[in-house]
Amino acid sequence: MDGLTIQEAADTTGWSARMLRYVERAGLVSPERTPAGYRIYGAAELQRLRTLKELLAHFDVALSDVAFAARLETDMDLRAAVQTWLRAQAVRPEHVGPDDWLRFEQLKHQRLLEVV
Amino acid sequence: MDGLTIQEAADTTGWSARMLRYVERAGLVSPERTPAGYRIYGAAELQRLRTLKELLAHFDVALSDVAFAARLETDMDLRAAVQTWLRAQAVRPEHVGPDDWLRFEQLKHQRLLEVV
DNA sequence: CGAACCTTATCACGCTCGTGTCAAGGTTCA
DNA sequence: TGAACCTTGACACGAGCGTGATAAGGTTCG
Repeated sequence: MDGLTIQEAADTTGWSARMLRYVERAGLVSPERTPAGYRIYGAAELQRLRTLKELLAHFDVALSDVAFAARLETDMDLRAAVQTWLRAQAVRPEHVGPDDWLRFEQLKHQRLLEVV
Repeated sequence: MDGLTIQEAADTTGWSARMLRYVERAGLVSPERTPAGYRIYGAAELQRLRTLKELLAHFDVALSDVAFAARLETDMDLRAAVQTWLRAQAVRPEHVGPDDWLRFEQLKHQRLLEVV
């Protein structure tokens, strides 16, 4: 078989075996399994684990943040809603008319198409 | 003065006064202050609070998630890094060459330009 | 002035995150 | 066969989240 066991993967990536299971449960890196249920980490998974580690350390980000970003990536409705909310905030209040927010729904669906 | 005090804002938005201070500390809705330091919520803030409440409830999202999305919106470097990581995952492993991830840096800066 | 508000700071509480460790049991392989 | 791995599940624990309550003190306004 071509792949590392969880402990070997832990050793070469700097995560602990415990954390590899945790990362998997968070839905971020899910290795294949042998028929017996053993995790086998291939080159792709190992690389993802290393870059994930960099990402978290370099930007001081939480696993749940990355998981949420993944959700944003797939749930277009959520993505549009969040972005619309944020954009409305970014605008300076002075320039915002009292009914500008009424465009929420239009903006949302417009952005849903343009952003993908 | 044209604006509601924190308790009035709480009453009309469904948040508690306590939570309005908390939301502010999370950097999501920051009302102006009177010279004496009293928070004054204008129409814009009230609407943001209502839509934020909808957002959290409807999508079962945490305040910290929205805060992270805001960070993604402004920190382009973080945004590019996260998106690159996610994209690499989205690709089916079978089609991924062992050195595809080496394009990380190029992808990152390319996306940095294209995504804004 | 005094009631009714506002401010920040603090204690509390249950829940989740990130992490380790340990237990009970299955798998691999020399 | 037996040592060395793997699995899931659990207890633990400090830190932070979401939320309320309460205290000590300043502000507003009839």
